[in-house]
Amino acid sequence: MTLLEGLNQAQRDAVVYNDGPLLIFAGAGSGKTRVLTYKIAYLVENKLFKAHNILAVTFTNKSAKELKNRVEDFVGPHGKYINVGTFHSICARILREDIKVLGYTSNFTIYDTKDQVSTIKQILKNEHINPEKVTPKAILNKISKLKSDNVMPEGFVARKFVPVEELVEKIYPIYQRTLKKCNALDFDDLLILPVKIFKGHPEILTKYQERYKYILVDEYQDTNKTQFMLISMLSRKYNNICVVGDDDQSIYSWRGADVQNILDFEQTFKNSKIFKLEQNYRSTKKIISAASAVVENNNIRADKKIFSENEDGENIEYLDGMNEYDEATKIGFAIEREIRSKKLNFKDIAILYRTNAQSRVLETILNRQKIPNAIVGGVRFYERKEVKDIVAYYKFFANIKDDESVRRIINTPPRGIGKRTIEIIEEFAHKNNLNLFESLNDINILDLTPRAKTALGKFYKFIADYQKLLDSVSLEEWARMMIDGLGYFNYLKSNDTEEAKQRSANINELLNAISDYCSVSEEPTLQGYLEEVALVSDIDGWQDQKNAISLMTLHSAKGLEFPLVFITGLNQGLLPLGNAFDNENQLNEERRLFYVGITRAEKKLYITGARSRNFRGQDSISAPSMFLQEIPEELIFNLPQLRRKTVTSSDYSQQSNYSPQSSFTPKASNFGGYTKNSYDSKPQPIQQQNSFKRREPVASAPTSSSGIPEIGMRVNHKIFGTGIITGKIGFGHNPKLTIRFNSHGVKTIFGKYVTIL
DNA sequence: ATCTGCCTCATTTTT
DNA sequence: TGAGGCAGAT
Repeated sequence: MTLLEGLNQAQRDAVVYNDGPLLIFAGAGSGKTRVLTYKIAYLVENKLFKAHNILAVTFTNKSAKELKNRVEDFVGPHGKYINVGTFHSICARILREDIKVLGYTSNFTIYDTKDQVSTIKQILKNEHINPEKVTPKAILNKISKLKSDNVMPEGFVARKFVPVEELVEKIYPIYQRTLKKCNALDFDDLLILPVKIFKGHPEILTKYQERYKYILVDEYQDTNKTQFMLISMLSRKYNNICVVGDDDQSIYSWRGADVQNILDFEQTFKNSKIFKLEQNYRSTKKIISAASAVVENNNIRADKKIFSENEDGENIEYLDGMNEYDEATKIGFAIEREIRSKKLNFKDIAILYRTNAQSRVLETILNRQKIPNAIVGGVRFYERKEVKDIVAYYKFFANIKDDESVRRIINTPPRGIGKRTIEIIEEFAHKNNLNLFESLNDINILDLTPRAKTALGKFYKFIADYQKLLDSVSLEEWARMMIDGLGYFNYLKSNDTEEAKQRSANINELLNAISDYCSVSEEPTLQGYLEEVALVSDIDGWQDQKNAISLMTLHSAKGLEFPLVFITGLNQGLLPLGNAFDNENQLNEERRLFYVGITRAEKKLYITGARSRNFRGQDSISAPSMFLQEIPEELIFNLPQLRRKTVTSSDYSQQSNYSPQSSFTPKASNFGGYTKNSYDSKPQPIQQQNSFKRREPVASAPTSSSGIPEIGMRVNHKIFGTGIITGKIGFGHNPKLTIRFNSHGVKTIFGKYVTIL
């Protein structure tokens, strides 16, 4: 049968097996997407299932689209009837159809993280709670964690004397009620509410079980408990479920993903079968050996091993930067060398990093070296202030109960509705359990200034007018007319800066996006557009046709491949991040992240680090990443060496440990373990004045010698922090100063010891 | 009501 | 470093 040609034995077995639940362990680069595609095609071609009865859950919208296209290539146009999407988008679809049984309406709004934080803050205000130690963000994280474990407010009991939990116990129910009052759902609700519906309404569950008779789940290692419940409920009737994943690539436990889902698959789904795809077709032997050696340092793993029959390939190469600018510069040079010698295109190259913040330096240096580059993600388009403003209007028009959007738009652009006025409305609404916009009907009974009332009346009328207009013109036209009606462009132009121009351009780009949506969608609605906006991922917008180097986080890189890959920031505290080395689970996840990075590379891998990094405005010594030691010595050039034996906490963190040593043992397992202590202390601030020119010609870093201190100036002292000069004796650069420090009182200090701010 | 500047504080990854 | 919050000026 032609369909099975071009598959190896293991892949073929996995495609053909259809007698109950199956788990496919698909190692990195083992042809996973291929198997998924063939499997769906096989089911449809052999008339085992109708296309519209197949549900495939992918991790990103981008991979959903790809999968759909590939299936269509195989089985023809009716392939487009398979249901493909991310967990979140599929759940949104289910909820639009059936959420009314929970008392929401189908035009619900999806709240993003900022909306959530702002909701929490408002609740704290309303409840007169002023947490000292706990941030709204921390409360939110805990709530989100509970939701991904399918714990509803009534099911949570705080541990005594755990401040966050005690607060969450109080706030979680209110938060949930508040969202419902606003007819709003957060990301976790999208997953948890369908489960709630299925539990309470068997007839609805049956409907979906009949609709989705065969279920496939990609990236199964990154599912959380709620997602697990969802698919196990849906598949319970027909028991046709196929999950694909790789526990070694589980990198989302911080948002509730539970590797146990994949490790326990056999126990959970009775009579299931497991297949393993272990041959890697993507990378050279050396890259695969290095990746395996690294990940084998993790203790809890499913039993499997990937191998490559490709060429040996080149050694991995380490680039050693003095600081992050030097690191980036060396990457730039390496790129030029590689492109010259191997006839690569820019788009064959990716630079990966742990945190988005690292992209700035890389971008700066690459631009300076005239190497075309494109950052994936980062400050997202839809998170820019001006875009959020306009989208908030759109969201509000789609759902006037959306109080968060009202808070954002009510005085943007400024229309004379001030803080006090909003407070009064807020209190009134809270007392009477009304939505904010709803309470504007009662402005006359509120104790407001006439000016405020007029302003509110105008706002109300604006909304009513454009609400009406929405029914009579196309979405595309309306979107622009609404912005014009607001005078938003004029508001931006009121300060004629480069920034304002950029913001205007962003609004135009937003309008373009809406036009695109309208032309692609069969039945364009404001709601439909907003849903798309809410659920886009960073990688979805990635243009692989553009000939530029891709810069992205290790997380975003999952599922992609490039001939040449740079993994940057191989330093303790960055990769592994923070204090992850304190905690075995976290450390394992950081290691998997590194593993994911390594296995993106087809032909050649560079890993890079820096001896010093700027962290929050301070230059700090940066120790080499412990992961470097886990790559076998014979596979890597220019490995920075740690001094072995009796490394104490202090000499580890305060000195550079790159002194070459020949008696180096490559395996971390031989290392006697990286004890907590050897990596313990945070990087210490150091003085870095002469070594490497950090910034471009502009000016050398301002030090005390660059200006003469005067009374009234703000200064910084290494120990006492910031303060203001209140007295001065002497002249020139080094007078005797009296300084009032913010937190250390008044001191007398010589000028050379402080920096003018 | 609005704007400006100063102060404080900080985990990161994303749907 | 840079975002967000707040006090004080306009």
